[in-house]
Amino acid sequence: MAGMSASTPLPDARTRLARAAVDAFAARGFHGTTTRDISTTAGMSPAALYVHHRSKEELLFELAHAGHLRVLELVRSSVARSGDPLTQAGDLVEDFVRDHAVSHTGARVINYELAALSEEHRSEILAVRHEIDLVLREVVERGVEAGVFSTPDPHMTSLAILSLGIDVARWYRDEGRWTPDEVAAHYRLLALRMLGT
Amino acid sequence: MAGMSASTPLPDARTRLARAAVDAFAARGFHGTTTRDISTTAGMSPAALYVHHRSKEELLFELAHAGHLRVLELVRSSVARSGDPLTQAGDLVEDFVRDHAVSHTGARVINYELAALSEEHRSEILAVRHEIDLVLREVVERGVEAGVFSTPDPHMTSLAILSLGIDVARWYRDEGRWTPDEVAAHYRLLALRMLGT
DNA sequence: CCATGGTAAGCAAGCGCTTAGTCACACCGC
DNA sequence: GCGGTGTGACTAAGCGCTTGCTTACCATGG
Repeated sequence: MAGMSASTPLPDARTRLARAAVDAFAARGFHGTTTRDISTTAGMSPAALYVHHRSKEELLFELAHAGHLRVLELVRSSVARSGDPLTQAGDLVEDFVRDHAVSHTGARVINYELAALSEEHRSEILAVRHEIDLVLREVVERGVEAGVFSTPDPHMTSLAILSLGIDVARWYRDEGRWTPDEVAAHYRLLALRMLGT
Repeated sequence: MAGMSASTPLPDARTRLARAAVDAFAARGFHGTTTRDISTTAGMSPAALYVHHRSKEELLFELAHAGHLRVLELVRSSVARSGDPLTQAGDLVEDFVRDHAVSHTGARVINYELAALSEEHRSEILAVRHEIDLVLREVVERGVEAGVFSTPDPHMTSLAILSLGIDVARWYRDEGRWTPDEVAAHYRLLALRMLGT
């Protein structure tokens, strides 16, 4: 039970910086956020950011990289729960969409702020993103071969399905009309219809 | 024929500023773009921007407002070409998606840079956007009533269809795998499937 | 002769990041 | 147990530069 206490303890400095950075980047964008914004929201002096990160850009990269790896693990675990493509695709969409609704703040950062990264950092992120794409695409292609899905272009259809999920991060609001579970369930239906089931 | 010449004439200053601003805002975001970026790309001194626009923020607003009104007219003309909901929805999606692929640079600005606007300007844009939403939603609802569409939540489904089209602006690239017409045609099919046809 | 559209120069504020130093604390030989 | 010492987290101060925008001025066509 080390590190635990009754009420929520103050998170350590790195975590506070990361949380402040995600919120600020999501609300005002990378270039609209100052290092002073981040550090003072985290309860520290401006220089403290540089104790933990080499630069503002590298802080964004670390957030985006960790976020993408988390999503990759999420979708891999979604398809690992079943053997048939219909359940796999449905579960993947449901998990992916729910996550983008619940974590819409973080998802905005990792999807809409990539242009601020250096060439090398951006391509490292895009490599992870390509892996995510492949997970769904292989499920769709196996479903088409098995005759449970029917689509004239499996590649574009799987891209569109993930695209649909990503855009949830743009429009979803916590105080909005639907819960994450409601959006996820409806999007599962929409995706399976797109796949011709 | 006033103002025309054989080869492309140098556009007037306002147009050059607008074009430079769209390209810069799309590539680096509002806060990542400097007024010097815009004005020197347009072939003018930094101060020239303020001859034509009151501020950088107002320049963004004018671009976003004009862009949204253009899309509103586009979707209204799409549904005006037919009487039956199936053709109306299909035409709307096809036109909307083609436009977001062709004009992906402008579409990125008007969809992803709204957070940089003032409260008043942003809400003025959101009002136009609401009108765009309503055009599709009414087509979908009429289709459901007529029995040609079947969806448990017409509201969320029409939102998802527009969302799908907007996200095209994020991932579409000119040198990519598909032409705007190919994406538009495939997305028409996907949208109609989402509507249960 | 003046409205229109442009420029050169620059101001005040804010930017990312660095430097030099403080402080709490783990670890050490004794 | 104890002073000495090294180490990592953090801050106060500020540097050099860039930012959005203004001011004062100039050219030119109607």
